[in-house]
Amino acid sequence: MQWNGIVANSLTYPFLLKACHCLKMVEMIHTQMEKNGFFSDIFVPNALIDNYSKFGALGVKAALRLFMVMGDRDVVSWNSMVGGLLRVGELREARKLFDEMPERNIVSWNSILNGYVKEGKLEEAFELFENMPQRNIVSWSTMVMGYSKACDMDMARALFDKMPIKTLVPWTIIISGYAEKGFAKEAIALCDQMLQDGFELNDGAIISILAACAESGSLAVGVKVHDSIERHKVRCSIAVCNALVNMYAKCGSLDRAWSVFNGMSKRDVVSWNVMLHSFAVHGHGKEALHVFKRMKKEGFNPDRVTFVGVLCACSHAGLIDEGIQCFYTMEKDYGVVPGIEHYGCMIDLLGRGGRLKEAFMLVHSMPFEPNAIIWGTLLGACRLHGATELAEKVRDHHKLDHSDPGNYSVLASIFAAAGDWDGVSTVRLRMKSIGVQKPSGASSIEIDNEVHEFTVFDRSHPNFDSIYQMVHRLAQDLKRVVHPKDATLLVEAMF
DNA sequence: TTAGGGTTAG
Repeated sequence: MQWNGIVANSLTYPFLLKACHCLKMVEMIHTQMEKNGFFSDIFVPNALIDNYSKFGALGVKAALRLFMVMGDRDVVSWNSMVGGLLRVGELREARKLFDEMPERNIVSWNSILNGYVKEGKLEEAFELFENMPQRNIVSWSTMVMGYSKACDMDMARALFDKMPIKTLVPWTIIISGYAEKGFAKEAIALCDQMLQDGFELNDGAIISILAACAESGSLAVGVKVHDSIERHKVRCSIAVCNALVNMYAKCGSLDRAWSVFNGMSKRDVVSWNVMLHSFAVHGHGKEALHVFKRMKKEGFNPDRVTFVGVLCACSHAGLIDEGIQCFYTMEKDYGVVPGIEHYGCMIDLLGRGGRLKEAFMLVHSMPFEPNAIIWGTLLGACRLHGATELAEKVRDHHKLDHSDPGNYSVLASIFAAAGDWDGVSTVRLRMKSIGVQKPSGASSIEIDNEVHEFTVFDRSHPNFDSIYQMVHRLAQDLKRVVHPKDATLLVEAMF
């Protein structure tokens, strides 16, 4: 392999491999390496295993083939192979290989530990963690992460507090964990403590915490992080600004999102996509389309995500014809081939607009197998327009995801809205008989840095009585100001 | 070779 007269050697190959962006390139370099006999250095095949594994199941298969024929293997070869299997979710195969390893180092243990944690198998992970011959900061962080993702913040915190040494990463994990679950007070207190201990937020930490805030709507934590950035007069990277815009928009503060966006000296396509989508989901279709125009004017090429935003904007603003026009010209004008996500937007657009037959036809004519999201979108549109017959057609379709309880409850609500109580009980019985349970939907609101969550039949809130008195009063007021039929629907939706 | 990271259709 030669480039500008410079011949690659065993030292340059790992770098070349790292730069590969597809399986074919790795294969090409592999062939060259074999021709040139560079396999005498063990780090060459090790780098190959590692880089093959980046490319999905096929890549891992290729890595495994190479691993099997390798004469010499060191602990890194084994670790890379175990890591590759874990990357494609082959936990059992990875464990088998781990058990066969002639020697293991801390990386081997941490990799397999992470494998269990990623699969949510925390009991097995904890057992492994307790029996490890040695633990380091990565092992501890992995466990904190595992419990945090499993919403067991007490266990996550107990382990975090026990950690012999802490770095910025575990601090970020625990703060993000609290923020993601809406425990703003804990997240803020830990943020303060971390800064007091002399840790400074870096890009990674900021983005993680802001993403968690966006997830739960923890505006207070997001503002805290933003303040801390401004106090330290750190110049925000584009990624951090994008995360800020996203956080503010997801927390309902569109004006602050807009102000951060406008204050950015440099933007990338993600910045535009975030802003566009934020306007779209808040129902500001016209503003979203204006952002789209501006991004083109400033020389940015719209990508597939951009068009999800544009179509979503048209859908939420009732701009049906604009949406259709955009959908049918996006490939010709911008070279973006409509993917299933764009068809999803179109079905939503047509469905919300009451053009259910067209939506249905599109589902049948699109070049993709409809997935649960597509059917769900169609069902939602049927509910909106009380189209029971069409909804039944959707339900009978074999591709409807019967393991997704959400689809059943949408179907039940369609029947309920149409006054078909037999239909409702049939669906409910079916759910019971096949054992699907609908996870209860929750609403949350942040007051004084605390997120309060409410679910159906949940009476655990300390101010339950006064809250529901207020809800009843609102229901009465609604009945006075809107059409009785709409009021009944709204009040039903409230309970 | 191991732990955290921005946008994506209901």
